[in-house]
Amino acid sequence: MNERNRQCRHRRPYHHGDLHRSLVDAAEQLLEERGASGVSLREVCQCAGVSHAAPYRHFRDKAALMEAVAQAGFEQLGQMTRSARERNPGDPVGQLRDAGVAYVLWATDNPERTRLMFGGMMKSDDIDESLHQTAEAAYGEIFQIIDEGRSTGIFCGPDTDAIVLSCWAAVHGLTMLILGSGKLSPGTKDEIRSLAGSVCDTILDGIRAETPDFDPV
Amino acid sequence: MNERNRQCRHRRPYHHGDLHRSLVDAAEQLLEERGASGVSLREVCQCAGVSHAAPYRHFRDKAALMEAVAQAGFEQLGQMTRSARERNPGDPVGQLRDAGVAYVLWATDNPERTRLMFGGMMKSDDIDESLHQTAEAAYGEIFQIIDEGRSTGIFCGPDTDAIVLSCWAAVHGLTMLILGSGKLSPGTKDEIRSLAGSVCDTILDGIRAETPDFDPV
DNA sequence: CATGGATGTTTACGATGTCAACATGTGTGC
DNA sequence: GCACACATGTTGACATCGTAAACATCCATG
Repeated sequence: MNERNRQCRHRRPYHHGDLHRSLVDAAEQLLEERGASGVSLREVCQCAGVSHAAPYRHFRDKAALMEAVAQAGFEQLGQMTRSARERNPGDPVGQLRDAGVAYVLWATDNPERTRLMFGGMMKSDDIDESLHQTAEAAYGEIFQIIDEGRSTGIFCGPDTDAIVLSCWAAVHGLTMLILGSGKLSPGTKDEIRSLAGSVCDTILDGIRAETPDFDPV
Repeated sequence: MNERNRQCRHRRPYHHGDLHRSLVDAAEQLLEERGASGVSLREVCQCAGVSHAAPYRHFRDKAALMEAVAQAGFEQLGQMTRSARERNPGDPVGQLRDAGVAYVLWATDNPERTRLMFGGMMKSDDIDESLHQTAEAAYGEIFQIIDEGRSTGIFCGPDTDAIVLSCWAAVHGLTMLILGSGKLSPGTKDEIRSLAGSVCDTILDGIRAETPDFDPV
């Protein structure tokens, strides 16, 4: 009909290729650039090079798109914990400390995504089931660390779940406090690493079986 | 001109009385009912009985209104900590545990407000200075508790700030995890109280000076 | 090569946040 | 006591947003 859409001729797949992925990527990028309230579906479309109603072939909602972004975040976060375990085989204390620090570092590297994941701008009603599963998988990783430590007598305490909760809560709480305070601790990576380590150590002091004269480095 | 606005004749203060307050109240209520993404300025206006542009005489932005709501939340939260101190004079351990539990209870009672306060749907740039001050005041409360405990030898550790951070992080993290999991722990007040207590105890185990054979109840 | 289903586009609509122009009631200086 | 200036609230308008329906395009399958 007209030639305005000729574009570069080469590289212009019939429909788009993989919009689903492109949309999630674009949304992720816009999210980190402008914050959650600055993400408009229409601009995401523009970034992905499609028209403003295209997403509705792939996502029920704008919320569903953001949910997908959040889920990708949970997967990355879970992966960090898994890596920490592999880096410290047979050493629950090391695993836990390493995982905690990695958690905080990832979150402060991706502040807006973290806020999206936990800040709960998603009404809990419309959270996809798979998101819950992904989140619980992350919990499971920590559970296994603690469980291993308890079975070898390194950690003490009556209830594994209670310990897991304390650990996760401390690390997650530190994260949220760092993010929440805006620039209060703009911190270099090293500062954050040291803060996170210190919080982890405090927790570890609380759950480690009494082994006097053992000082953690 | 017409009589449609006659209303009840009595009780219809010239302008409105105290819109600022009414708007914050209405926003608070809508926030808890519908979640952050369900709050529209126009509906807040409707609840407060004014027209849709009235808020701009009192708030720069919709964001500024929400900021005011958040600030009110921080003040309430700080008050809870202060009360906990007064309830347990001379007993830092009790103060800390009490404050922690109160924190979690308040937050789970006001989930959406808590998410607003920490979830960061407010770009950190436009956060009012007084909000920061209020938040730091809350931090100061905990700092004083720890400091008192350290000076009387009840708590140990090299750095008060590090301890404060661990405590706050753990409690705050537990809170966010409870809120985040949606209905995962819908928990009665008692369940939440017990969870919070358990996390607080773990932390206290970590920071309390070694006093073997003392078991906390 | 025709057909159907998946994917992307256009057009349209109501709701929203914000602004400018206007209206109204209140307190203050004479 | 009264007019005026200011604070506060209202009306109307606008751009933008999320969403839906109708339409167009392109791939795969017979």
